[in-house]
Amino acid sequence: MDVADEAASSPNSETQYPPDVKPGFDELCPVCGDKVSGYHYGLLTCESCKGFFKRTVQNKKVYSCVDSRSCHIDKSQRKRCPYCRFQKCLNVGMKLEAVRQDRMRGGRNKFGPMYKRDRALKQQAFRQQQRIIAECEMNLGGAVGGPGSPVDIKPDPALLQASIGMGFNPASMGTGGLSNATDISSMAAAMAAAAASAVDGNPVTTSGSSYVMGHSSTTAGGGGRVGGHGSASGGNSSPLHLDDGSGFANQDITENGTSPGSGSSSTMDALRAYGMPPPLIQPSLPPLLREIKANLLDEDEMKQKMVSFLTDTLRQMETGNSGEQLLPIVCRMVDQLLFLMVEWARNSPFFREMKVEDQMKLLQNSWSEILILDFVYRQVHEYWGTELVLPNGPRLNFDMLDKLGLGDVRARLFELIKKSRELKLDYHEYMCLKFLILLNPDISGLENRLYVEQSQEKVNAALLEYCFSFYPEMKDKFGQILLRLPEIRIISIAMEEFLYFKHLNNQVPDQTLLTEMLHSRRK
DNA sequence: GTAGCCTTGAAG
DNA sequence: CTTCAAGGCTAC
Repeated sequence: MDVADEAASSPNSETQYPPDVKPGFDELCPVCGDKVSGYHYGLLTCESCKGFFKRTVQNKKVYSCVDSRSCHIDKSQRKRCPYCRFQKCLNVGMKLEAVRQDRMRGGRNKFGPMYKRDRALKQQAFRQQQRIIAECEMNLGGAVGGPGSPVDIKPDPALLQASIGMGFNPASMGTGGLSNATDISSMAAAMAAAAASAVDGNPVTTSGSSYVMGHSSTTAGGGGRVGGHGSASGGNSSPLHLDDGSGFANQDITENGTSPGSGSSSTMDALRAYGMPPPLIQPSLPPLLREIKANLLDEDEMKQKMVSFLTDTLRQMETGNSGEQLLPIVCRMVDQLLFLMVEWARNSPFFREMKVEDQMKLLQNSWSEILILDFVYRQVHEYWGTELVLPNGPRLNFDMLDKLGLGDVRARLFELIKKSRELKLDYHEYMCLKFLILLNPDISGLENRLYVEQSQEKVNAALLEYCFSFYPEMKDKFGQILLRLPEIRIISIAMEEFLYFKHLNNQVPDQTLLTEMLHSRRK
């Protein structure tokens, strides 16, 4: 009896931690968002998904989906579609091998050490968080700092700080920023538009410097409805908006008093990468960094804008639910992402110092890899949830790769995402990877190859320093991160080939930045 | 079929 | 010994 009692309560028993801080157990189930009860079949999940996964594998269940195999899975709807639920279980990394064929009870399996490592990392992040809070409190003389409190506790390499702001720029998607794909003329126009907005001395103006020569369509606002996530940060594009671009609100974590989206330092991002809630105290950033970061588009906003854009596009295309329209929609979305990428690059350190010819070469060489990396990073952190749900339109999610006939790429992508998730790829590392991909000195015909090379080396050094100082316990993290690059390359090449083939068959909307990019490499 | 609680047993 | 992730049981 007493043994049973203890066993039953042990998953939440506190032996080393104060109440409610056992690392990991305040996380949400990656499948349905319910409360996590422990490590099950490879990762932290809730009790019900554990049971569901076990039943499915043990009984060799074969489900089918009555919809389009992309049902949204959350706590209230997880029972509706076992097919999609099981797919999600696999997608987030639950391991079939962990279900025992002999049904033997008790004991430990080969994943034990993995769980232990994961727990150790979470503990480390937790301690780091405590240190930060203590430090903040000291610097503030005990007062709790609100946004903009003058505390600088960042040990980041200087270069890394400069590159923190290099996410997406709201100007590019602010009111009127989302142009119709059909209006797009060329990459040069995009570059020129981005350059013009930078020359203003106000590269992040919210007045909507359009990429489009001539005119821009003016409404990007309404219409977008995101399934499941009602967070609706509602177009907060004020220049004074100092919220960080975390997308943390996506996770709907509001328990234990943690304010979603609070905090804005790189350390905060590192903590978040571990699933740790950010500290309540918000350290302020150096002025330059704050200026850049204040104008970033966060992932939640990005998602909403993208949904708005796609909704408008769908309306214009007058399509219904038909799956045949998937490719053009995806292409238009990719096109928009490319414009954002140009804008991002154009305002970035190193890149913005280069001549336009070199800039174009670098982008033409790296666009597809950067798209893949962006996608992987979003999937790792589920910034867009697991899918974009469009009213009356197809659901855009991981499974769409299957529908498009990209099964092999899907498998590779899934592996890459899994690996990146295991690596706990965080925001700064992701940013560094973007630059390492962009600043490729090996492209032929670069006018200032040396500068590109030196820039890339600086990013490389910053990444190395970051990994060492932030993840001392993961000795090979730097190397492991770099090892993802060849795989990104392979996937991007396959994707480009696929799109080019579709383009030759007139299945890709013409006269777009995407088609220009597709052609550029073959010139 | 689901999901919360219970029992088991190797690893540490 | 304790831990905790497996499988089992059972009310719903």
